[in-house]
Amino acid sequence: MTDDQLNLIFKALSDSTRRRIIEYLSKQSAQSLFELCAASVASDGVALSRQTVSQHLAVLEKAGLIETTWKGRTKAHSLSVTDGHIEAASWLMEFRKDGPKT
Amino acid sequence: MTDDQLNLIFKALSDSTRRRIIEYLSKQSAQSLFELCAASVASDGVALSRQTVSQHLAVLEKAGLIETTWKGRTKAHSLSVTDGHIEAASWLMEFRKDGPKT
DNA sequence: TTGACATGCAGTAAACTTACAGCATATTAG
DNA sequence: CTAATATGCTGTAAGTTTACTGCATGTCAA
Repeated sequence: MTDDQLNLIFKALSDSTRRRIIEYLSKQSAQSLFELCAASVASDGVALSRQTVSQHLAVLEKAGLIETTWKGRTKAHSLSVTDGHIEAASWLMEFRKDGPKT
Repeated sequence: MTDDQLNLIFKALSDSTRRRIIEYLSKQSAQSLFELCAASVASDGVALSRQTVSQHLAVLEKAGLIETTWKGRTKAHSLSVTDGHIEAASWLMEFRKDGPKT
């Protein structure tokens, strides 16, 4: 796990909007950009432009947290939380007050 | 755990310099600003100004990851990774590919 | 009390982030 | 083919971040 990967993963997780997008995708996989905009309004009452959601998706994709596949003219976004991500997110464990896994 | 706390914690962890500071403090507790500047040069050969390190420490403190105590004219910085932080860092676990804790 | 030391505060410049609008491109329905 | 739809690309504006310099404040030693 490189420093850059850790940077990307933690940065991706450091925004509430992006964490909400992860939650939407965990509830229903393979959602399009429009569906995610709709999910934001429906679940949290927050209206976001397509461009805004698109940028957040790009950040999540750069961190490898989502995968995309094209179905005709729609791009389906799905969660892809791997063991590598879990390992990265566990980085802090080692510095726990009374040592790791106490 | 509020959204703001998660933001602060993940943001604090999303910078390699700050993660290095955490590592320095894990190797030796209660270090001053100058000692941390020296540790950066000694351990990684990276020279950082005091002000730069001070700002990073402020971000870490805002996330509750370090505690400080004054000893005369020096401010001692120590790691303070609580169960709350571990819980926050574990936020992603729930979205693991095959469900949590598989 | 004075000088050296440790830190804090203000200000700056470049880069990045986050939100948006507008236009372009590509695909599907009719 | 044409219109509607879904996304991508470019640009913009405000705010934040990251690095720094310089000056001010507070504390300890001589």
